[in-house]
Amino acid sequence: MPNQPKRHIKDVIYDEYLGRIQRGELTHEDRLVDTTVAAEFNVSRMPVRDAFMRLAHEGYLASSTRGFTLPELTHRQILEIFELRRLLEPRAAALAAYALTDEDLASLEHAVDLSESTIASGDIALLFNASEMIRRTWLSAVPNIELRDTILRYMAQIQAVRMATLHDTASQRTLVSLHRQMLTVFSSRKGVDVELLILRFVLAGEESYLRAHNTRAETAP
Amino acid sequence: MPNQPKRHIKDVIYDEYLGRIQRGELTHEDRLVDTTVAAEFNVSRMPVRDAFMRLAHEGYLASSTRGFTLPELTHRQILEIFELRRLLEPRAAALAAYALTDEDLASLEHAVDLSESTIASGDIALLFNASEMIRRTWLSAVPNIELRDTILRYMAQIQAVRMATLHDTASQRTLVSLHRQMLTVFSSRKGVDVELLILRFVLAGEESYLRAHNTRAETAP
DNA sequence: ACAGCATAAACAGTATACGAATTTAAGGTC
DNA sequence: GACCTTAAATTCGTATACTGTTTATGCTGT
Repeated sequence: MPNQPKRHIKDVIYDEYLGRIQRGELTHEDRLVDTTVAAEFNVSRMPVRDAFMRLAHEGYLASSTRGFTLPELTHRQILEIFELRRLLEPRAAALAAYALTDEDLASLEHAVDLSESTIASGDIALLFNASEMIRRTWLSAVPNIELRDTILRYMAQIQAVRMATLHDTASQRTLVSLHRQMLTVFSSRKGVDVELLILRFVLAGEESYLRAHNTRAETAP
Repeated sequence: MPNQPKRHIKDVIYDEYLGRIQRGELTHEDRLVDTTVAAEFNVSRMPVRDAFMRLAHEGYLASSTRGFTLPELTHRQILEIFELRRLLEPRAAALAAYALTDEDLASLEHAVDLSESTIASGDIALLFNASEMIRRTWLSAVPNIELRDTILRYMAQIQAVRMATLHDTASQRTLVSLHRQMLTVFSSRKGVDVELLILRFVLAGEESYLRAHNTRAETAP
């Protein structure tokens, strides 16, 4: 028997909405109200409330006086998260390099191929998905669980930022190029090389973000 | 008017028990049951439940089938957390060095004096408290909020480990000595020096822990 | 005495209900 | 028509009640 670990409703709802948030299926206009969601699932407010409060405490949602919404990231917070990423991700990726299975490398290669294909098609959504696949793949191989969970905690924020910066063609090309290089260094399993490349990866993301931020500041008064 | 932000019962209980956990007032034998605590506070189960579930999700408590207890940290988890600390705390402290006020430095000095006084008295509890004061002081000056909160998240675990390693006289002396050096480098406000010292501080803690761990493994079969 | 089963106690999850706070809407006054 | 007052609606926090599951207890038979 599979011995199902008795999934509670609140956990089902938590997973469901965490997925929706991480897949970017919610907009800043959405207001999540427990009674409404409870009606959709045909349950009472309580499990929904539990799930939403947990998501809010973990930073995936912001609690307001009128339902839960996506959190507004300030410029400052985004820069702070980039600093955290610079500190954690290079080392995490280096650790992952030694632990990646051939299967992982294969799915990494597939995702990188997808990423490169978007140069021709210009399919930003696909590039976004490929980027997430790559990230998920190496993150899942990080052997230090505490480190991995810490990185996962600000994953939602990262996606929001990346989505906003990928409209820039130069950023897209840089991202695709870095994806290809990541496959190379991960395959070589040289921790030092991986560490350096991931640092450059995070820095490139930061530059992209700053460029988009400044452009926006100039365009809109 | 001070415009009190309307403290909810669940937040009061959360703060109360977070404090008790962080001050080490709970043992592994304590089993926290919502109905019991609810009776003490003369409230219903719900706010207590909210508070405990939050503490559990944040890693301060472990939820079992029979009440909440302090989490058992495995050897592996402790090593993983030391790795996180090596990555985050040196940089965080360097940032704090530039932001420390004279007031902060004064209370740092006071705590370091306390720490040194325990060499003569052998008062381990006081050394523990002084250590926490020092840590709290510089952490509160870290300007990167996300970084600071990430570090705070595993603070409870750190305390449990330190408490267990401080019985070793050599470790106590090392700790006190490092405290004095920390005051010096923080006062100099040289980020690079602070970064290096805090790295050595974390490494010393790790060595202390490993020594205690191995000794215990030898003594008890 | 002890294995095995039945029963009760303890506890978490969920449901329902009520009250308080705050926003939105409506109505009235100048 | 702008502004203040008041009413209604919305939503959260808390209380109480119920249910199911897990652990402890006690009983029975051999």
